[in-house]
Amino acid sequence: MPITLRDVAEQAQVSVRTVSNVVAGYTHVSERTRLRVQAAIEELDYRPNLVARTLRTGRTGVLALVVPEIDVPYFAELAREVIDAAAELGYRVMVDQTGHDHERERRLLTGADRTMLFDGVLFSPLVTPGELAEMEPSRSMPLVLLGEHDFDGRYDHVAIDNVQAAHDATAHLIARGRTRVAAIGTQPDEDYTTPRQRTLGYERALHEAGLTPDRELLRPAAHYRRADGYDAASALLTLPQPPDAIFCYSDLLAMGAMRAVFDAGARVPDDVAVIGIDDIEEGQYTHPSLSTVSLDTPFIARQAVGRIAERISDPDTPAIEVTAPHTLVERESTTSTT
Amino acid sequence: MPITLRDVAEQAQVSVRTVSNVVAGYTHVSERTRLRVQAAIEELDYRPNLVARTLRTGRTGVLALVVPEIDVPYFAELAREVIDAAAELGYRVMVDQTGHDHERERRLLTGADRTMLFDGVLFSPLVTPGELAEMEPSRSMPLVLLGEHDFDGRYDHVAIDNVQAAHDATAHLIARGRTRVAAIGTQPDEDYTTPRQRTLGYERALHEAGLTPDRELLRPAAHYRRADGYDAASALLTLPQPPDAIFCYSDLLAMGAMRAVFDAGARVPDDVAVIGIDDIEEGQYTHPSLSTVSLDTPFIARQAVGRIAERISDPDTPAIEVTAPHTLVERESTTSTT
DNA sequence: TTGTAGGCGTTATCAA
DNA sequence: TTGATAACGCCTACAA
Repeated sequence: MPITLRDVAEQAQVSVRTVSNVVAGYTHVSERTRLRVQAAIEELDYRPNLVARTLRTGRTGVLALVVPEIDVPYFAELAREVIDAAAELGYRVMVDQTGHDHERERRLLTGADRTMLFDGVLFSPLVTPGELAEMEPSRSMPLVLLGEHDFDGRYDHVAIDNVQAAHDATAHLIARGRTRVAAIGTQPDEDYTTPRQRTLGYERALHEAGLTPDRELLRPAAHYRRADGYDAASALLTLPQPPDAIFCYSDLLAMGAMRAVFDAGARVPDDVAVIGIDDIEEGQYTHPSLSTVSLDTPFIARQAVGRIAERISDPDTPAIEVTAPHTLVERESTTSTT
Repeated sequence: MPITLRDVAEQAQVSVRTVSNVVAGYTHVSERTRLRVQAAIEELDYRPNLVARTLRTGRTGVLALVVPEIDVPYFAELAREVIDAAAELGYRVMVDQTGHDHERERRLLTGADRTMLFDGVLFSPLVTPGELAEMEPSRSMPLVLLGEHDFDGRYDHVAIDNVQAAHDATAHLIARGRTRVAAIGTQPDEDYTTPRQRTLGYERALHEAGLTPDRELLRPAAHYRRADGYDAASALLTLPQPPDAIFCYSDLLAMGAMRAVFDAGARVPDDVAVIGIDDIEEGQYTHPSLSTVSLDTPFIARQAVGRIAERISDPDTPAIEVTAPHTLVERESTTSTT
């Protein structure tokens, strides 16, 4: 039996309308009644029922953050920033995992779950956009894409320049004197724009340096987890002509790759240099520490949340594309020192 | 203008009551009308409004998972399992970060935010329970504690045996021939039960081995992050008599400690053995890989979610205490091999 | 088996 | 400035 507006109204000898006004802080209420209402609220320990408010106003104050796996450090760090940024704007965040389940991703996007539970969706697909391209951007559910950058302007997105980032990472390896540069993280499915863009940047850097891409050195990774990097790197190291450097499409892949190098009896960076993308905290503490392309995750989160808030208040605002900055961070995994 | 029950009823030429019955799947509905209703639902693409349903039934189908920081790998892995376990029971999960903000933790617990947004709370405090002890377990908000184990039976909790786990880790170091065993992770505030219990287990293992605890070797860690482990271990290594082993109260602390050992020009495990608690995935890939006490996180998550579901359906069910199993996992950081 | 009506707790409209 | 009252969309007695 929770306390309702009516209870407070009765206690304060006013109408519900007046209490509602006091709670909202909005309209003009005489100081005298206001104080009386406040007292009643305190005394009864009244808390507004958000669900009822939502039913009435159509707004829940909740955003959904959809990621493939929350325990992938990059997504966890992103979630942290998103939750904080959302809190500043008065939103709470619901985290959904799609777990590489395309059907689930699609359902979340088409709004099969859009049952008025949240006001907007921040979607960080590892993948999928192919499906998105065919979807009608439903005005009823504000959506901002994170990390994808290959659309036709019908959706908001916030992402880095993937081609440039991959280029920078590869060029860094080449500048350190490496000539057989491998890459881990391609996807068989051409729909996945992020890996495709990164491969593009990788190949562009090779060309600029006059190096010939070797098909053998381009490796897929089913997911972007440590085990995938481990497996791919292990395979690379058994080649007749193994690579002297590996560019991984995520830091987590790089963690697996580094371990694979050790297990093969080689050294990082002396025998094989390794670089990743994301700049997760883990990379500062590994031995050797991991060179990487750093994404400005707080910036991305703040932009995305700000964007969705704007779209919520004005659904017809035109879609925009925000490019987040990235910087190359050189650490031990690409710097021969010892 | 979303589709409502009434729209469907009109389209199918039946009453809302009948449509509701079909949606719920419950009551007896003639096959003929049922099909007609189904068709109408499909055609109009009707989705029940969860908010309205909630207002009526008092249930949201949402659980809150409260953790200090979602980007601490252990909490991220826990969140993953909780989200999955909750989904199996038809619940969605809202992740809240307290960020070491005691006031915020307290507000969440006292239910200042208990505005009917979720049906229950899974609370994994890094800390606090002191406050909890004084609180009235509010029957209005089902609560399950994760990782804490020191209460008087008024709350459900799911946790490992912290004393035993710490004892096992310490005993393992001693069994490997170490005699100056340090510990990182104590808290100045005695209210924090988990660190206190772990210190207890640590000291017990020392005593059993006939070793005298050295106050110098017992180090606090403000939070349980890599940087804290790094700082504490660095300080330990400058002692006149540095330790030959370090037991860290979390794997993340251990990651920082290992890095500190390297930066001090020493080796793990040859000069200093390191062991943690949690068994996060990261520890399998570091170099050297990290020995640890493995928690059965999927078990913990499933127990917790099951428990909260039970308490939601019967608020008066007596509080129980679930002890999750733990196992020692020996890896390279405590095994001299090379 | 199905229809009608009332209420969950808010906010918003319309008077007063 | 404040009061009464109608929605918001759903579920569920109570009837039929």
